[in-house]
Amino acid sequence: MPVHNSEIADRFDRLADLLEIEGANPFRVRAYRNAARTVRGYPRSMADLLAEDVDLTELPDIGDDLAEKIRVLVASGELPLLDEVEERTPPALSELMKIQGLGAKRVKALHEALGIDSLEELQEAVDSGKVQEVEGFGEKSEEKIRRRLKKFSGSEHRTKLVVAEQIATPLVKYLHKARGVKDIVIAGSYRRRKETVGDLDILVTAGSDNDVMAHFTKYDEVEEIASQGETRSTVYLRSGMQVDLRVVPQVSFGSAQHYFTGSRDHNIAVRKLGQKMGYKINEYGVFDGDKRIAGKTENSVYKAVGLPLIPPELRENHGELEAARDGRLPDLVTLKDLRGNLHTHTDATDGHDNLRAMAKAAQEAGLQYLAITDHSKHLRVANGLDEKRLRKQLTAIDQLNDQLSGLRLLKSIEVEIREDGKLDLPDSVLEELDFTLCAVHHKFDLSRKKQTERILRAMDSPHCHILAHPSGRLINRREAYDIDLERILQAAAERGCAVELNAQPERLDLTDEGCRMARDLGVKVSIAADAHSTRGFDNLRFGIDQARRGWLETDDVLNTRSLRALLHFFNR
DNA sequence: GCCGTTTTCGGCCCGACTGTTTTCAGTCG
Repeated sequence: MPVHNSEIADRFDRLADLLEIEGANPFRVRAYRNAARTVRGYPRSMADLLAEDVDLTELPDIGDDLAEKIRVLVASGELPLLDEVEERTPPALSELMKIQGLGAKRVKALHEALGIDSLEELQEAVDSGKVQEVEGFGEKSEEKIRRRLKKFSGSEHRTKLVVAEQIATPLVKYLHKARGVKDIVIAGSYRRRKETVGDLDILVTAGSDNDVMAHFTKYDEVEEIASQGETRSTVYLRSGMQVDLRVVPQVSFGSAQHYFTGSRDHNIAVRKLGQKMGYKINEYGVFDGDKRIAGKTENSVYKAVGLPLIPPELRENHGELEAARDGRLPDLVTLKDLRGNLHTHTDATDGHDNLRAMAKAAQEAGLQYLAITDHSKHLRVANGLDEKRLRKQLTAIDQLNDQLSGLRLLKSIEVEIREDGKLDLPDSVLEELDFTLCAVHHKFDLSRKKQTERILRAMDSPHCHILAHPSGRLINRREAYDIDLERILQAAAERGCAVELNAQPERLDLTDEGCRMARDLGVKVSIAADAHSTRGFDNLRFGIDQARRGWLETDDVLNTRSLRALLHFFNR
């Protein structure tokens, strides 16, 4: 079993927690946390890097010591220092630190005063009112811990972007009604258009005579006010979403946007650039000594450090600063660049609307071509098409195409990739299509080797033009099946096969990193709505968000092509 | 424990808010 990056990162985080509780050098503790962040966010697995003899000390925040610890971890699954520390300090104390309001010092205090070593023991201590008797705690602390314990699930929950939008939109509308409000922007990972967000960071500019904070905390959906100050408040909504609201003067709007949009790593890198030039950069502006030299707009912040504006989607410190410096920032694809959609279902299988309705909706969405890709016969739950029913649909498409102007329907199918890698319909019928979309919908639990080979075999077919939702994951619901994506993308590049970025907000499959890998390998990406109803074309904007996070430009995206160029691509 | 146009030692972000204090430690982002 290969050790995943997330496991390495989790162990470093646990080690950091326990060392912090033990009162270790805070910078040493931070070093483990920084390393955990680097490893967790790294696009390639440490195991793969080691197999290729990559020097891990070239990664940020990884030095000789941690490189060696990673090497041992990957080779043996062991982190001896963690075992050693866990001998002295109860491992579950690191769990307690996940409860908001409890840090290392207070966990240690509870451990020493009451012998609390686990969540259960903490619960008992709260129930019997012992916590408030510990020095440094009081009634309010105990009550807060009680509330947090009730909601504590153990693991961090991240909300899908589409759901975050549904929560944020009415809140922003409500905030606009506060007195003195000028600008409102939702910053954080929401603005970077990450597929999931941990909380909402809302930034407001307002005049000095404003009632934004009071207005905010009176919002109907607020369940609990965690903190409330003049410039910053935090609440929990009924939905469970944490919302941080910050108010800054208009003169700081740009620097505050930059600061609160992040990512953290990106900000640190920008601040370092500023430092080298003798500036201090914080949420209030860019300062040369006491003098503010920039900060009203984000553009001015970047300009102060000699860079062009970097789009929020790229701000992960994954090379965007170097690209900006060298004038290599990608010209990111936008929604209006899309000319068609290459993944659509109708009521012939598991879609809700008929062919004609889907065509009309595509026209209304401004598309010039629309591929009909119902399921194939193997997918019985979706009433998949056999040859006979598919041929009937092809006839219907021909007839409708004769009546349509401004939109061309393309004949296709989302054909099942069987366990042995063969396609679920014979070549004789696939030949009649404009192109074929291939997908895995069953046997998700094959080994990495078998799953990868299964897909590679499917791609050997001359009829495999696009690989749909390459990993099969459903965000927060189903893990990706285990594949060697790099190998698959390399094979796609060799065969002139495209891959899909499925734009359903619960799939977003490829990931941002997958998009970037595809781009680097020269594989074209189809940003596809996978529309199951006339409303499904709205998915495309989430696909665009993800594609932009993956550095994709217009030319990297298959369905930005004219119909003619697209058909040429399929006739490779 | 990491890092370096301040390079092998000495820094390492810091401002906002809470709660328990009586001037501030702890936590968070």
